[in-house]
Amino acid sequence: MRSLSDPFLTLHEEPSDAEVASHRLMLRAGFIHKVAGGIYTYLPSAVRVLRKIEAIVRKEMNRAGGLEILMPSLQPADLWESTGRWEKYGKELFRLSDRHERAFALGPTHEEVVTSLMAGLVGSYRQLPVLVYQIQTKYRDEIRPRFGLLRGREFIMKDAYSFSTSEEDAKAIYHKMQEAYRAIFRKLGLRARMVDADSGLIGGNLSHEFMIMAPSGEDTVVSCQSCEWAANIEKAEGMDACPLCQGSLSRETAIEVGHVFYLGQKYSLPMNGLFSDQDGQEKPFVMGCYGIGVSRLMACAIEQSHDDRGMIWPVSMAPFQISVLPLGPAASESPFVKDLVEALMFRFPDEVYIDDRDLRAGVKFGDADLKGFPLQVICGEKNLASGNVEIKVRKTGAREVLPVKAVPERISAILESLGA
RNA sequence: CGGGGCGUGGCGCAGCCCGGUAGCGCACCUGCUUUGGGAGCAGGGAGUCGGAGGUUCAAAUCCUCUCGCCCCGACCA
Repeated sequence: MRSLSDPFLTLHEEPSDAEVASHRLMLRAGFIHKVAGGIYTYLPSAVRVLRKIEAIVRKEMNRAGGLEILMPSLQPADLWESTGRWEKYGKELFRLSDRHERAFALGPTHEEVVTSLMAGLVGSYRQLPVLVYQIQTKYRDEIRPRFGLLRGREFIMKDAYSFSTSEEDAKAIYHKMQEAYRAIFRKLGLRARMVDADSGLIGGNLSHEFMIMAPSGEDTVVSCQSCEWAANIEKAEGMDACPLCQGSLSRETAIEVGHVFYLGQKYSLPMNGLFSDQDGQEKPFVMGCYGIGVSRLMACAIEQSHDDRGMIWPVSMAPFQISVLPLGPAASESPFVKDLVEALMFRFPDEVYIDDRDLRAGVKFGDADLKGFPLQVICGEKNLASGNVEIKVRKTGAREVLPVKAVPERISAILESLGA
């Protein structure tokens, strides 16, 4: 991608209403644009990050046996009435009506829709278990949207739902999802922690949250100093020692990015989600549901990885892995640079960003650091005169000068060492 | 929903108390000079002062209503 066709400018001044790093940096770097409170347009760089996160999530869901579907955001009220949540969900549910005054909700989650789907499609134990998932925009009329993408009223979520014939089978899937989540966060290059959690409005009696430790987090994790046990503060309320080993407890703020629930028959029972078992008996599905906040994850990555110059993307979700900075008018026209760019685009397809704007070096450096792509290939006129360019690693600040021809191979090695 | 604050060119703000022809920085456009860490000079374009009503010879400024946004408390990926 050439920056000449990139109309999304970076800002030199701090946005006045951004409280946390991810929000501030995304505004400054031209990742998002606010449309209304808690509602944003994702600009090209942000979309690229989202697509990368989604690709990793998809891969792990598919590996775990998940089948991707896509359910509607617009959901009829009677589905919600069938589980009592039309009343219980409260003001957080966006409600609207069609031209015939029929009531609808904008989906904040999809237990009702998916249970009704499976109730209609599945009749026999032979069809089970099933795991379906989707990646989709969700709507919640948050009491107080804030912190940019960390708490929006419209956000992107991966939600998965499992249907099993027994509690044992359902819990096996639940544990498989826990493992899939660990793999997802590891591949994204994020440090996440799994903690015991409350089930809240979704229901069920077994639930774990995946937390990204961050000072800007709105959640608090209580963890044992001596063993691995940790829980959401709501779950740990009243405890003064670790329930496993009696060790002492400490608290840290965190951001919730994933949540797995064992639902049991909470939805299948009221919604008649039944299958026939081996004996010909009709039984309700035993369910689980599993969410990951995709757009929130993008913000978390920044919360967890930035410095005073800007974002520092993990290779796995960087909008581009490589930015090329030709400095000065002669560099942009240099045959060395043209050949280099061609070679890089061949070797790293769709991962090369070229800042060929007619701007001073300092501006390009500043923007490159702000946007935080992992590697910068700096093409200055003096180095070019001797057939060299410089590679800078955003994360460490390490720089090296090397011959143009050696660049692709070297970049490959550095990306590898950065965990690509 | 309660408490606090703010709406003035794209962004950040001043002006409001004490009414009198809308200003600054950044960004943008043109030209010349510059060119490895956010350049200099000169010129230029751009604002229904959130909206409606009122007071007044005159309203960004005073009054009333309204909408939006942000921050602090009760929910969640």
